[in-house]
Amino acid sequence: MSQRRILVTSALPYANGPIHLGHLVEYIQTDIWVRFQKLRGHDCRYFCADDTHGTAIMKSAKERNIPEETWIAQMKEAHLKAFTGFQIEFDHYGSTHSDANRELCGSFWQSLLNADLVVEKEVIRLYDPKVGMFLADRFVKGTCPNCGAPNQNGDSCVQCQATYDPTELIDPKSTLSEATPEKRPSKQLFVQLEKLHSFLDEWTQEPGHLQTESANYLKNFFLKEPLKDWDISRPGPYFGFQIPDRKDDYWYVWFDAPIGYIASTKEWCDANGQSYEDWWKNSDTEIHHFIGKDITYFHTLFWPAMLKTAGFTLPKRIHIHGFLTVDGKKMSKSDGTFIEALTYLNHLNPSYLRYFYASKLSANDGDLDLNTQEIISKVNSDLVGKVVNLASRSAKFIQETGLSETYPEDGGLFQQASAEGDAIAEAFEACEFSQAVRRIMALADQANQYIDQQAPWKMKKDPDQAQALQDVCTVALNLYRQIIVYLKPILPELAEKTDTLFNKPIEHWEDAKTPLVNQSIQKFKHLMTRIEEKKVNAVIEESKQPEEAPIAGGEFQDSAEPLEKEPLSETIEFDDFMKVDLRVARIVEAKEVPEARKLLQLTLSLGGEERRNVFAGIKAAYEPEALVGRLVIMVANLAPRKMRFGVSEGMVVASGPGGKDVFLLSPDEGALPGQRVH
RNA sequence: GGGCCUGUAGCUCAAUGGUUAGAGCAGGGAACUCAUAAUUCCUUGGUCGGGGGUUCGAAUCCCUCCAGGCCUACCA
Repeated sequence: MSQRRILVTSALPYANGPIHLGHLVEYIQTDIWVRFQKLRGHDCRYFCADDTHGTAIMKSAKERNIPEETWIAQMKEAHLKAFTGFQIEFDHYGSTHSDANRELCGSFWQSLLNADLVVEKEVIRLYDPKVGMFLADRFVKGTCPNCGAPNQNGDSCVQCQATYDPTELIDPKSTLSEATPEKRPSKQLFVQLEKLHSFLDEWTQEPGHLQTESANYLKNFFLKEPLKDWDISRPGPYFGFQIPDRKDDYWYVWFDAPIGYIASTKEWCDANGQSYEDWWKNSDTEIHHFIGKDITYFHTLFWPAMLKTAGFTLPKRIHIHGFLTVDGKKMSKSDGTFIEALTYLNHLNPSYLRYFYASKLSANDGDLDLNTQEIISKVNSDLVGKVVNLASRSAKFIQETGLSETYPEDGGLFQQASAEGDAIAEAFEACEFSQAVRRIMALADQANQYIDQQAPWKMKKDPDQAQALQDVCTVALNLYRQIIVYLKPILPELAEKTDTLFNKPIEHWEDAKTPLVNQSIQKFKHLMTRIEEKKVNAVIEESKQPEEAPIAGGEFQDSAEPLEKEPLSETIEFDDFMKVDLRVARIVEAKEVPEARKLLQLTLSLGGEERRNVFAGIKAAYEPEALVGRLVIMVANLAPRKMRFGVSEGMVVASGPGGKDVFLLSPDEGALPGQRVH
C-alpha cells in the first residue's frame, strides 16, 4: 500500500467558552481517524486552532476588564488542557489571532479582489452610541415587530417564530450598554458568491466530497436559487484583522477562521522545515475537514469558493457529524448534562468516553446520544469484561516463562482475526467506527471462548502440562494484543499499557498480522478499571447549575421527562385494577444478598403472623438497616417467583428509573400493616 | 409548511432482493472458579412502524400513511 499524504482538521473551537462533551464528539472522532491513519503508516497530520475573533470575544474580555489577547490566551490554555486530558493529539494547535493567519488572510483577500468578487454596499445597521460600535444581531433585544412580544433577540422571535432584521425591532436596546441603538448607514463589503454557483453545484454534488444527506441539503436549499452575497466585513471597533486599505473595516470572523486551518499548518511547517504549500497547494494531499452539521454552510460553500479562488487544493472530503444529546435530550445546565471536559476528567477516565463515542459513531450526521447507563454497561462489559479480561486471565500463568518460542497451533484463530483486520480497517477508513468496534468485540468473544475451552487453570495443576499451559497463554495473549492493535486509535492509553506488558510497542497496524513469540512478559497490572455509577453521578452533580429564572407558572415546575420516558399505559377497567391486591406492609427484616448485585432480601409483615419473603431490586438505593421498621406498599397476591436465592413472595412498590434512583412508596401516618390499598 | 434522516427483541444496533431475520446488553437456567462478580454454555424474547404494490422471492425496491429526530422557513 502506498503512503498517502493526509491533512486533517477539526473545526476551530471558539475561544469564548470551555470545551464540553459535545465538542468532544468531533475531536475524538477526528483523533481516532488520524491515529488510525498514522498507525497505517500514512503521512497524516492533524491541525487545529482556537477561533478567537468577533464581537462575543470582545464582550467577554470587556466584562472581565482585560484585553482580548489575555482572554483568548486563557481560553487557549483551558482548551489545550481539555484536549490533552482526552488524549486528542494535534500535530499543531494554533490561533486565528496569529501573524501567519493575518498574512494568509491578506493573500486570500487579494485573490478575491483579483477575481472581481468583492463589492461594496451600504446597509443600515444598529449602532450603540455609548459603546461606540455597531451591534451584531445577538447584542440587540427588543419588541418583536410581528407579534409584539417583548425582549426578543435581534434576529428572530421565540414567541411567533418570525425572523426579521434587527433594525425592525420596536424599542431596541443594546445588551452591551442598555442604550437605545441608532440606525446608521454602514458601508460593508460583500463577496459575490453567485459568481461561483456552477462550480459549487458541481463540487458539492460530486460523490465523495460530502455525505449524500449533506449534498442533498445544499442542493435543495442554497443551491436551488441564486446565492446571496456574503457579508464579509464588520465595522470597527471589532476584535479581528483590519482589512488592508480600509480604515475602519475588519474581516468577519468566518472569513479568517477557516484560513486558520492553513495558518496552523504553516506554523507547523515553519517549525519543521516544510513548506505549507506542499500541503495546501498539492493535488497529492488529501484534505479532510471534520465539522458539525451546524457549520455545514460555511465549509461547503464559502470555504471551497475561497480555496478555489485562491488556488488552493480543495478538500477531498468534509466529514459532517451530528450533535450530542444526553439521555435523549439536548444538554442542559439545570439537568447537569451540560458537562465540561474538565469536569468529566475530575472523576472519570477519558478512555471511557473515547470508547463510548467510537462505539456509537458512524459516517452519517445523525445525533449521538450519551446515555449514562449505556456508557457504564458498554465500558464495563466490553472493555473490562471482555477485552482486558483476556490479558487478566492469562498473563499471570506465564509471567515466569514468557511467550512460547514458536507460535502454537490455535485452530486458525490468529490467522482469522488477522484477516478480519482488513474489514476493520475499511470501517475505520470510512468513519464507521461503530462497525469497527462491533467486529473487534466479536474477536474478543472468540478469544474468551478459546480460553474457556482450553482451561489453562487446570493445566496449571499438572506439571506435565507446563508446555501446553505456556502455549495456550501465548495464544490468548496474542489474540489480546491483536485486538489492542485494532483498538489503539480509540484507546491509546490502553495500547501503551499493553506495550509495557509485552515489553514491545505496537507501532503499526500490520503488527496484528504477526504473533509475538519468545518474549518475556511483565508482571500483570490492571489495565483498566470499571466505571462506577457513583462517579458518573458525581460528574452530573458537579455540572448542575442553578436553574435560570422559572419561565412562568408559579412554584410547581415538574419536569415532563418521567412521563415522556415511560408513557401512560392503556386504559383498564376497575375490575382489572382490583385484581392487584396492594397491601400496607412493615419491613421487619432487611438484609443483603451477597451474591446478588441488585437485590435486598426483605421480610414483610402484613400484621399478625403473616410474613412474606420478598426480594427487591433496591440494593443500590437503600441501606438495609434504614429500612427496618418502615411501612411500604406491596403487591400481596403476586404469584411466588423462584429466584436463584430463594422464593420471592410478592413485590414492594417503588418508582424511579432504577439503579440508585429508586423511591419506595410510604403510606401516610396511621396506616396499618395488612390494610388493602384501594 | 418544506427538506433530509431514522423506525428491526425491553435497551443499543446488525443483516450485497435469496435458508427458519441475527449480535451485545438486560431477563431466566446451568457450568466454571484463571480473571477486576469477570467468562462460557443453554434459554426467554420480533406484527422488521402500519397499509398497499413490484417480484418466483421484500427488513431490503416503489407508493402511501403514522411516529420520532435534525435542519429551515411566507423559497425549494
